[in-house]
Amino acid sequence: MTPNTDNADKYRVKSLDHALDVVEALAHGGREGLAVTEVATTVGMSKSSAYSILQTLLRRGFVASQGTGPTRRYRLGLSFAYLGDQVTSQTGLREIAMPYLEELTRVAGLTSRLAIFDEGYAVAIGRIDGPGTIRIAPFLGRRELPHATAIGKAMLATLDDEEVRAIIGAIGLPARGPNTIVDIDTLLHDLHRTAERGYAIDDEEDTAGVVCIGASVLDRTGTCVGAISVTALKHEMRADSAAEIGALVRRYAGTITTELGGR
Amino acid sequence: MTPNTDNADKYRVKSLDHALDVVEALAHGGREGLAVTEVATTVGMSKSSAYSILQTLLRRGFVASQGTGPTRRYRLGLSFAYLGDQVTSQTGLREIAMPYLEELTRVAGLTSRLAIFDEGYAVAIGRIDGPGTIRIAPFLGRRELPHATAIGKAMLATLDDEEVRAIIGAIGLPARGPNTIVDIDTLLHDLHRTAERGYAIDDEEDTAGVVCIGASVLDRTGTCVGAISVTALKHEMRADSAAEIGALVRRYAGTITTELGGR
DNA sequence: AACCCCGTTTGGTGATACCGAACAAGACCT
DNA sequence: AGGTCTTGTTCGGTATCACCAAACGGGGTT
Repeated sequence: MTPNTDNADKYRVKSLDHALDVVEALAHGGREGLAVTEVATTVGMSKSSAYSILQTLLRRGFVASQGTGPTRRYRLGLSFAYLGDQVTSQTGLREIAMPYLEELTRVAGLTSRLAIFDEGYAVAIGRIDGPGTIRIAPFLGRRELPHATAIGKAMLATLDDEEVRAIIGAIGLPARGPNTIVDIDTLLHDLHRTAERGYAIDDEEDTAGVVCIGASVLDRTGTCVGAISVTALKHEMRADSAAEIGALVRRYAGTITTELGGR
Repeated sequence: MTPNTDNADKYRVKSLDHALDVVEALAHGGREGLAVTEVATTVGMSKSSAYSILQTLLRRGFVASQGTGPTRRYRLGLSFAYLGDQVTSQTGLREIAMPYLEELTRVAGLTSRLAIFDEGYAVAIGRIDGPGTIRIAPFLGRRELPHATAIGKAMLATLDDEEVRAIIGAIGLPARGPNTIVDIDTLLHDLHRTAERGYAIDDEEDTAGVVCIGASVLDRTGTCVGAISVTALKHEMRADSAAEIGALVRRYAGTITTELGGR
């Protein structure tokens, strides 16, 4: 019996793949970390294998451990903080946009975010938390659905219909919140309105009770390189203030675009 | 001939170690990325090995590639942005401190940073860039010398002399800038003044032309959990304004400490 | 004091990570 | 345009090593 050598297994380094499983397990392990046995069971490998991987990562600073002996726990190390900072800086967009994002958060009084396009998905690479006590989805680097977020729709609105259809064809239109757009024609209509208006609105399309308003950022060639958005709780955002906030977000996106040499 | 099985090689997963070499090479590869051959030569392995590692990392989102064929280049992927955000959030300190750091940057008009202690070194986990056009050492997650930075000295000043001697014994007092303190007794004297004053001053001790002022943050048990600092160019900071800025930094550090239940 | 459960260590073996060499295809120069 | 060089990609063989199972030893709890 030839073991099913899937084509997907070509050029796959198995032990590295396992180590990445360990890393992702630790990422979800939270602040207090995971014990060796916990790591081994969650990723489905033997204790001793997990131990070797952890020791290797530990020596390189990719994981940190607290305690020793029977109470030892492992969590992700600060090397990831360094590498993550390198990645989000590498686009160059962040350095330019963040000061404006801070100003936007201060003026609007709302949490604002900066995202880029990554294979059809929206990925946040910067964020400024607002004064509100409630912190909403503060994740950087995680793929978010383009059709269900203001930041994603703002970017989609800069593309023509065919490109949008290609992206949605690959990703689909999965429902996320109460008002998620699940029909391609409705989405295209929404994107046309977004383009006219200059900003996108996510009205509980991703998360119940949360509304976002976003606008796209272009480079000197006129292509979209990212988008910014502000996030608010539904009851904080009345219908009339949506237009006000929208104009604000559109203006800051335009300023960043100008800095990049666009428009 | 038994190959020298160094004790350091115990519990070392060689292929994972090689993969980490690749990751670090890509981190220094900058925005434009590295080609397969470049990766192989910089880490000292064969082209095909590097290729397999890159493909494995690629499939998991840990590296991204642009182009294909003879012009293909690899750089770190957005998974690191996600994991780095997880790490810097995990301390819990950042969520509380960042809003105050933003306010400090706005009031002082200077870049400010938040750092924690990591095995004797100071490691920044948050940063707010000031309005100045010059961006100084914006790295997060990188180990910085405790005796040559305001943020490090602020944290050292909360320890007693014996603990400081232990840390410096392990790290040493390497010179970094024109005024780096290279003598343990001078350092201890500086730390005593820092403790009295409530803030630490780095006057071109790490980088020529750059001055920093920092203050420590304590938790409810009174132990130091981190520090904040502001950074300025030497010619921006006159002697009289140093005391003014120092009082400001000390006040914000105190506010964060209070939020944590300290003092 | 006996038990249990954890992290750590060890040894053996089957899988596999690594390398060298070959292939294909753009880029560059003449 | 043609030739050549370099690059990314593919392939096969072998010595290496990643993986597991089982044993060890020490805290904490009963």
